[in-house]
Amino acid sequence: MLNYSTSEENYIKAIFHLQASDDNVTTNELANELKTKPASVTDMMKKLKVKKLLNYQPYQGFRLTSEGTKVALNIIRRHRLWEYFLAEKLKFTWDEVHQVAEDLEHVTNKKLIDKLDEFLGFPRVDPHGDPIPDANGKIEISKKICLTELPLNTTAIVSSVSDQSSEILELLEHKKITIGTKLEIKKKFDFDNSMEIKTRQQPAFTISKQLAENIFVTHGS
Amino acid sequence: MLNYSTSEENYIKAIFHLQASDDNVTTNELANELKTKPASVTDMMKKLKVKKLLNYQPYQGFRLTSEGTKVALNIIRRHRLWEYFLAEKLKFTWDEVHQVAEDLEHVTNKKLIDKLDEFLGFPRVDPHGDPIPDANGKIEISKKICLTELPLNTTAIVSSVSDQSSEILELLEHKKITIGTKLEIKKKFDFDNSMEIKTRQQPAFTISKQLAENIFVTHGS
DNA sequence: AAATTAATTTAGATTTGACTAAAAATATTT
DNA sequence: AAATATTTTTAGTCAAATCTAAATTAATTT
Repeated sequence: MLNYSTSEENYIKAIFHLQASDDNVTTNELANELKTKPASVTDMMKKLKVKKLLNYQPYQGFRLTSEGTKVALNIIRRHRLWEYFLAEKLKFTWDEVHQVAEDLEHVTNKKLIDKLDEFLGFPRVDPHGDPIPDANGKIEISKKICLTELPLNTTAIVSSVSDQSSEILELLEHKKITIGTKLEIKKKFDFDNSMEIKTRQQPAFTISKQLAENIFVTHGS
Repeated sequence: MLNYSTSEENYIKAIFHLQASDDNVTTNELANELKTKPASVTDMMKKLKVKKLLNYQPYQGFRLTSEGTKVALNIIRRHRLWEYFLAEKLKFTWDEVHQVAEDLEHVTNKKLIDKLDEFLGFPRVDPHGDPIPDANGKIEISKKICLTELPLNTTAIVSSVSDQSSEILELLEHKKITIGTKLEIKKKFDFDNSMEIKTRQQPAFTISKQLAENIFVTHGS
């Protein structure tokens, strides 16, 4: 994997995100996303095409090649690992981590990132609940994550409950947790593995390890 | 504190280090240090003078102003905190940390660095034994550090022994540790706070908490 | 399908940081 | 102190990444 400039990386990352919801990314769209001008985008698209990261014909929009996608996933891996580090270790709140990670992600040192990954315990989602690509660029697409695996200060949406007994449903109803409820992990207590969570509906409250183990979530919107 | 480009920061840092051993830093010296050309140095010196970071008269060499020194200490703080993080948390060896920290140091976010400092427990020396400036730019100039405060994979030079009893001297002689001995912390055992150290003279060996508490070091050359 | 509007690209300029080659200032010899 | 050598600065280029304004292509109206 070659090295790319910070500017190139920002373009690649933006295209990756845009092409997820859009079959062909356009010049204006990308200029708007990066708060730059369409002429600057065209210049960079020519450069990335020469480097074979981009399928691009003038006036036809663009998509990343498979090589471009690999590069993008690597940038996203760095970004999300730093976000996890900032939230879990440095106690940043989930709304602060993105901005700081925007800078840290451009330090391209494979050993650094792989050792960071190991230090963090190979986390699978970042503090926004988005999945973190592994060292090979593999990403779990919107996989269900157990609440116990969710890092601190992370938001997520409840997608399923493994135990369907009336006992657990009674408890969930009382806590006002249903499928689709957006929640955030506020605290984790090592003593009994209970955790404090916050939903939109009510003030923060504690749930037990047993309950957390049965709640599965996907990343928030 | 304003923000400076990566290039400006590298010049500032290099001047800071050179002017420690040299009353006036010269163009050639700096070009050599940064592996660049004298003409490039002159260009940058003009820029840094305009920004009031540098005392510079053509042909007369240069020194940082007090503002320039403040900026330099801030860069060094970032560099050494990252070095400590890399060695202590990510288990890089002390000879690997410098190169990686060269990139990380240019992420200029005060909150990030202050929270990192806190996370690391406000370390006072980096893995090379060099002192880390605090959030106000204060630096302990080559202060004596107790061996127990020295981070993992750090080299340092024994500068004093607090207990002067014949018992401790017997032990030190047996371990071949004297004032001036260069040593490196290889492992720390939480169980009894013993540690494994390495000197040039012999293979790694273990010393007790009691002994470590009585050995003081300064940073290695 | 011609005219109008919108999107994209091209052409040319700007800034930052680096370079080479030549000129100027300072140091060192003899 | 004059001549020579060294260091430093100036002048002019260059590449990356941005911009504005003009030209071109594509899309939409009537």
